Amino acid sequence: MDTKTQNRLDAKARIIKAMAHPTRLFIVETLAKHEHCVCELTAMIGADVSTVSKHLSILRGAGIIDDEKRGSLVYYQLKMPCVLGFFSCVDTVIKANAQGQLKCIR
Amino acid sequence: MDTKTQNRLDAKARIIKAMAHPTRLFIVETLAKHEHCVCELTAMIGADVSTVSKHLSILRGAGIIDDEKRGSLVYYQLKMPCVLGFFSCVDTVIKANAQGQLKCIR
DNA sequence: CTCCTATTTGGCAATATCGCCAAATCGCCA
DNA sequence: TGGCGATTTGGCGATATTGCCAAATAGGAG
Repeated sequence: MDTKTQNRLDAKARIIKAMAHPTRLFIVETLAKHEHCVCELTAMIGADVSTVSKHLSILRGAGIIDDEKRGSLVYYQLKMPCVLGFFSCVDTVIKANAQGQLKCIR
Repeated sequence: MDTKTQNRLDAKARIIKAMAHPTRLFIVETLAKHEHCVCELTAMIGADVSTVSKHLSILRGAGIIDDEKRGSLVYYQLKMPCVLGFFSCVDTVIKANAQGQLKCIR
C-alpha cells in the first residue's frame, strides 16, 4: 500500500470515525430533521454539556455539520445529508445480520 | 434518549466503527473488486498476518464481509456492497472540506 | 502419523477515545 | 462596567483500540 493510498484512507477513516459513536449518530439523525442549539441537544441526550459540545466539535471538524451563532445560542445543522444514505445501508446490514442469526437457530 | 433508541444507535455505531480504520477501508475497497485470501491481503497491506486477520475478523463480525475456506486458504469477499455508496459520500465530504479551506485562504 | 503452511487467538504495551468536573470565553443586558 | 447564561476548552481517570510477538489450531501433503 503506497503512501498516497495511505493518506487517502486515513482521511476517509477520520470522517467515518467521526460518526462511529452512538451519541454522534443521534446528533446527525436529529439535525437531519432540523437545526438545534447545543442546549436543546444536551437536553435530548442527557449528558454533560461539555460532553455534547465535544461531540459536536468532532462532527464539525469532520465537516459533517455546520454551526451558526445567533444571539447567545449556537445552532448546529446537518451540512452533508448524504451520510443519511449510508445509515440506511447500515440498517440493511443490521437486518441481514439478524436474519442470518435466525437461519442458524432454525 | 430512551433505551430503545440507545440500543439502536449502539448497534449502528458498532457497524460504522468496524469501517472506521484505514486498513479496514483498504480491505473493503479491495474486496469490492473481487475476493482475496488472507495471504494476498496481508501482502498488499504490509502488516503482520495476525493484525490483518484481526481486522478481517472485525469486518466479518460486523457482517460486512464473508469468509469461505477453500483448501488451506480462507477467501474473503464483500457481503454488503452498499457500503461503497457511503464511501462516495465520504469522498464528497472530503472534497467539500478542501474547497472550504481554499475559500478561507483567498 | 508428522511436517508444513495458512490462519486464528492470547497477551501485552502503546496509544486513542470517552465523559465528567472545573475553568475559561463570549456576547447580552441591566 | 459587572454579572449572567451558553458554550468551549483543559485536564484527568477509566476504558477501548491497535499492532506486534508467540502460541494454538486446522488441513493438506508426504
